[in-house]
Amino acid sequence: MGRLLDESLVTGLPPFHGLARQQVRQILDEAVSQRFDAGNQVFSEGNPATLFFLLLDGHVRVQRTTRNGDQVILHQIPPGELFGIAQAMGLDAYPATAVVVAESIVLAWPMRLWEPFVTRYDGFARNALRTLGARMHDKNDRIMEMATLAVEQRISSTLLRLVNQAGRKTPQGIEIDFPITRQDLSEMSGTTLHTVSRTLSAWEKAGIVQSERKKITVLQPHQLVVLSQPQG
DNA sequence: ACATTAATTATGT
DNA sequence: ACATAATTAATGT
Repeated sequence: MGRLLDESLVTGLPPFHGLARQQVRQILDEAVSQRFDAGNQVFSEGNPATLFFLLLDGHVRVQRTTRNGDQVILHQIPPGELFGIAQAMGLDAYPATAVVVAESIVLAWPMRLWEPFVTRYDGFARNALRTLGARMHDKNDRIMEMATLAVEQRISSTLLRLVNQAGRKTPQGIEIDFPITRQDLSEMSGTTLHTVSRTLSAWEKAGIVQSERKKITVLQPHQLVVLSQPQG
């Protein structure tokens, strides 16, 4: 929980595009930075939304629990994005739980500052709207996929999204740079861990991916693109 | 075409 | 050793 945040940490990030240095300074002065280890929660479903957040580094996933106890992963937050912005959606409690999947650095602001920020800094408001819009678009895509695509296509689409959001190049291919289980993948693609396991095994034999426990490397992204296409 | 159940094996603290 | 992950086959809708 440190202070003294440098503006350079943040000026390149979407929520701060087009803001004057002075404004960035003012916003940062209100922020508290926090470090989370993997497995910890930033906030949890139903709790009063007292803070909103910006992910500086790491990976956070937003998930919700169904009444039978199943988890559904709603969203993966890449570095540089705002999250937990309940106020922007007219909520006073967090609608979901944010779990840190890889060690993360997070900036936090009191939620009471949301309105002032949005009214004072038009750039901030525009950028916040943009992220919400992009998120909605992504959701629409996923609903379409769930409704129309077969499982193998959904899994490949999900994996491709992860590659784009959290891919790290290695000598062999592109690795998802946070720990991810078959269970996680199944929760993101609306299927079971067994199907994911079988599918990944098949892809591994075909040389498309390579995986160890909690680790997936995509060797041939193009093949995944083909598989994500209907009748591929 | 996919889920569920269950049994088996591997892997990490 | 113990818990968590992953594989695999069999059975069910």
